[in-house]
Amino acid sequence: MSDDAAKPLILWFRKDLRLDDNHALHAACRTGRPIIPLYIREPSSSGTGPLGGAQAWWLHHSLASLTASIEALGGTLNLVSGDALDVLGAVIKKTGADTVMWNRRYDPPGIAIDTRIKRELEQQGLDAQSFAGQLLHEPSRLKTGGGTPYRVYTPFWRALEGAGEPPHPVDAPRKVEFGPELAASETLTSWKLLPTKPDWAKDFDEVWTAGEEAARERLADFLDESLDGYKSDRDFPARQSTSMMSPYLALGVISPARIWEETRGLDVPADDLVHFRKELAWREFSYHLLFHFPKLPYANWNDRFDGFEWSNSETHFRAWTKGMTGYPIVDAGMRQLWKHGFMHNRVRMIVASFLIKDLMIDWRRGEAWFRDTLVDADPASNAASWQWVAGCGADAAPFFRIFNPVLQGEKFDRDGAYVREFVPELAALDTKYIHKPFAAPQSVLDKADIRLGETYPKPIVDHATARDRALKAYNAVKDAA
DNA sequence: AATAATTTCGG
DNA sequence: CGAAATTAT
Repeated sequence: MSDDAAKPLILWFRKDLRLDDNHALHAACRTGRPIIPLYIREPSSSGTGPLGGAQAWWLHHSLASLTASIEALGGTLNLVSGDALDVLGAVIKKTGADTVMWNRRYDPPGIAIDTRIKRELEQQGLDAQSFAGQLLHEPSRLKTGGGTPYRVYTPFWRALEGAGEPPHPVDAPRKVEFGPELAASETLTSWKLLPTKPDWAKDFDEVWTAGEEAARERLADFLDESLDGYKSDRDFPARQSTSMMSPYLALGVISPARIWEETRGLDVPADDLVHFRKELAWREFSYHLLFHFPKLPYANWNDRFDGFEWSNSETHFRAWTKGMTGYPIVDAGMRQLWKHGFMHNRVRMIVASFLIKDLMIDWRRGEAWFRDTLVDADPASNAASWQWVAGCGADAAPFFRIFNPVLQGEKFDRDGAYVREFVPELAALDTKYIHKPFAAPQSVLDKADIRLGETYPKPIVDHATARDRALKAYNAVKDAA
């Protein structure tokens, strides 16, 4: 027996901050060799992009939770910042490790980094092993009959259904043999991931608890209380009826295969179950698109939109970000985002439609704002969804599908509970006018102590006028080659 | 995962 | 004549 058997291996954590259903960890344990858990803080210049402010907060707490889980098993999560290849090289040199294991990531810059690392390590005679698990299926696996990537969601969903059940998750190991802590390990606080404006994220923890245990509890509560009726209830932002899994999925604190597994065999209407699974499939579709069209985060998927004349009104953009547009459902959504690092899905569509169609501001500015302020910021879902609303994406809503913020409010926030929660200056307004204070008689406004233009803004654009303007601008590009 | 305008339906 | 269905954007 050679002493190779005792050589440690590096388990490189990335967007898989979990012990459950972690195929790299599972494989590492099976080798019987000491494991060195490592998280590398890669510089944004490496191409992985700047870490959004809200997600930095979430990453801090998720890493703290993973550290605690690993410590409970007798190990340490080593934290090292720097270029990933340099860090891995240094750790290998220091520890004598000859193997690196990780779970694959699917954002194009991440893929490029990993491909290079794998090649370099193998050239040095080292072993680099990557595993699946961030998605239900590898993005290259599902193909149309013609062998091309899917461009339309429904056939993609059918293919996903027809691809057989996703792999069963593997449980977290009960025992792990760890290698020694690295001398180079840094402290989490030294990374300064928490926002420097302490008042910004102060309310995030009203809604978000980091870590695997919290994710599993939240999932269990959702499946127990909200899956029955999910298909219709999910559209009402004042109801607690969506799964809230996206922040956990974004950093891999829970795996999609685990979520899928937990939905098996439940006694709920098939419609509700399928609809929830279809939301997981939208995430898969987004990654499928990003994988096959790496420019998704910044280039119009449909390049006919390259000639679209966007507005560059900074005043309008700022009013949108602050939730001061004068349309209550839009403002409530933008303020929920600022307060909790999250926004209900229905409202995301409404505010995105408002930015793109009513303000005619480039979807990329909205995408960037969401990337910075969403705890669940995800390169695939965020980019694909903005392009979807803009009408320039794959299987997108046609551009002329323009949300009316008043009607959307009245339809999905009938009693105004959502608006009243996040736009407190309108809380006392008569329900009849809660989504259109600008149409309320003076006496009604007086009664609610609202002075339009002072305590709450007048609409920054007239929706009907803005709608016509957007349709005209669209007509100018729609017949272009 | 839409809305507004227009036409048809039912009384 | 208002509601529901259809159609254009």
